[in-house]
Amino acid sequence: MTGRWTKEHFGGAAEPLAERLLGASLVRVLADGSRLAGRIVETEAYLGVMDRAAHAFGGRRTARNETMYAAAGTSYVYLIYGMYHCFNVVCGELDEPTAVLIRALEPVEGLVQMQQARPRARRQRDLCSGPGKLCQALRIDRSLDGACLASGEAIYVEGAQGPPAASRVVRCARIGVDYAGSWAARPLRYYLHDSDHVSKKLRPS
DNA sequence: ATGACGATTTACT
DNA sequence: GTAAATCGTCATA
Repeated sequence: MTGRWTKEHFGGAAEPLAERLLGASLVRVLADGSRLAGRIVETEAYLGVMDRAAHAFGGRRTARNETMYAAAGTSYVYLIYGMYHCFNVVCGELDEPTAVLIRALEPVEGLVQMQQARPRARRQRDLCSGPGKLCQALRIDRSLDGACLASGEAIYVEGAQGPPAASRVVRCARIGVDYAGSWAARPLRYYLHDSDHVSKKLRPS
């Protein structure tokens, strides 16, 4: 399936969306018309006001996280650690601040430009294997916060629309949310087991 | 007005 | 494994 995702595809809860996004392509079209794209291989669900790891925990609504309260299919981009950006897909109902963080891509189109945007990357697998990395590679920054993925031209999702086979999906705890108490352990991270482009593999125990 | 803090990445021991 | 880089945002005053 190669069609572009529309508004309906982004609706619903964060967890099924996080799983459904695996295998689909994130497409970024630059001002000069060039197309950068990657297959989504890793995501995380953020469940809103109840989720201690989420920016909207407890109903917090600020200038930074305002777009989390927007309609499903809106892009939520924020700056983290003063130097990287993270890209999320807003889902759920209007005023319900749930979202899916895109954590890793397998580069598919525009690899040369991705490499130029990430000169430190030594290999292909270093290009988009993390939320900050993929934003650098696809030139995603706060100017794309609030963009509509369903109808905008700058960034959108296309391709696979059903979830991958369950046997190919690993579900585990999210990364970098140790401050979130019991929510840190909840299995809200998803990745494709056979991908070489995820940010971190689950360590075998 | 000020201080503490990240949904991270990189380089280095 | 540990540490540094770097700054907009937000809670406190």
